[in-house]
Amino acid sequence: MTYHPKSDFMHVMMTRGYLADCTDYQGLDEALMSGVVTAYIGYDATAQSLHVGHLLNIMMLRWLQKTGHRPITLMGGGTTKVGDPSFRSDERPLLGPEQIDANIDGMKQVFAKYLTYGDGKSDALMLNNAEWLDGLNYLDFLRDIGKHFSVNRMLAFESVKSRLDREQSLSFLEFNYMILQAYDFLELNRRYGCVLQMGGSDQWGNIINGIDLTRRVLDQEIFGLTSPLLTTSDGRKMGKSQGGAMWLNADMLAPYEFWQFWRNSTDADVGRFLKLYTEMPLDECNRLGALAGAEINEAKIILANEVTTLCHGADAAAAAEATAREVFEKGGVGDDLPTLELSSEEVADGISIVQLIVRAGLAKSGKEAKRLIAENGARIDDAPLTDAGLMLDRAALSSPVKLSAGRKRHALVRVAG
RNA sequence: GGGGAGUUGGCAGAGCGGUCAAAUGCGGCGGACUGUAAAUCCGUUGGGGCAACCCACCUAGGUUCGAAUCCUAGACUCCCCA
Repeated sequence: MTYHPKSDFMHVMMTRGYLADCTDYQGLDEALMSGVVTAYIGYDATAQSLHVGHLLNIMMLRWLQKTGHRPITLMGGGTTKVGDPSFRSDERPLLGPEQIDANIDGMKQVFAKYLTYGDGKSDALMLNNAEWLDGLNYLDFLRDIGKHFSVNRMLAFESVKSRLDREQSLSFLEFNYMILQAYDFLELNRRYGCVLQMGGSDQWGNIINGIDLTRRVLDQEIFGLTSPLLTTSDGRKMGKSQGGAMWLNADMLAPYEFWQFWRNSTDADVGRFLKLYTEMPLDECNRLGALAGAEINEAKIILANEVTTLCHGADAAAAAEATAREVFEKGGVGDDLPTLELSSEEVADGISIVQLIVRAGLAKSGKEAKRLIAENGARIDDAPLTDAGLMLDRAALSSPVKLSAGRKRHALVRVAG
């Protein structure tokens, strides 16, 4: 299937590695050639922030806009009340409406950095499917929409089938998710002329359902396009690292740590990540990704700078780089390191080093902090820490102190005032 | 409504009266080697506390010198039948 696309958007998707599958390459390509195409990606409001795993799709929307088309970011205010069962082994806990709204607010902040919203032809739209899902009347919905779905067929979708095969129960509530998502696509087509849904390849089944439904109800031919589910080249899921999710909101993950995440990419991923997560020219991505040995470290820094600039701005990227150079190349201290601020009352009676390590985020529990010390992994101002019972008083903290866990993780502790 | 199975550490999954904080694997963390890489090797890995020590195998009681393991009640999950 070596289709040669004529449209800019398809060309970018194919050459930069965003494309896993498409329902109709030629049809979509032609639609993109003949005018402004409106496309959407849906986001479930299951967390307070988007994370690196979402970034791929956000970049797709950004390219869509750059190539002259109109992106829609659809918040799943309604569908999140149901929960997407696709390829999940267990049911997610149901979220309450307040939580969902709060999550949507958190997620919206990020989109504005990548997309231009407004009323122009290719300005992005921010929508929430609660708008049409919340008010649905059950019987009407069953008669108008439900009649188009075959349970036999729904059961055959891989996303559902795998769950049933493993004898894991699937509640009726979750089973309805794909119908609601299909309905979203139909509504978006009706209201905004949206003709393309994009998503990760785990969304293939859901997307197909929307296309079928729209064909049956409106007799409209629309398209679906999926991106590969990314794993790092050592086989881990994208976006999980050091145990925690790589959030895109600055208040949940400091830009410095975001920068570090990219800086620590595996060699084999660098070229691919440059293509997917930055807008650098392809040749340059290939050249940088092909650097061998220690040289590729410079490419990793470029990658970190580019991605951080998009997400947090050029200043944040520069600050992160400066701190990283200071800390790793000179063994010093940078302003951008994660910092724990203590009030003077807190240190009045002294504070244990174990507490400091935990509160600075270098260990998850006191036990872990002690273990770190016992394993000679902890340092204070670069001096090895040997005494887990060490107490620090106000004098010891009169100037900021650098704590380190292992070679890579550092934090500052200072007393306010 | 009836019958059965289950609930163990971040996850998977052993254990079925003492030697169990609990095998093993994954994941995590630290170290060596390097390039803030990968692979490999070594170590470590429930929680609270400065400590002594305390809490811990769904919850609440109980039996025992002694319980993750036995009994009773409850909560939740799954399967089969109606």
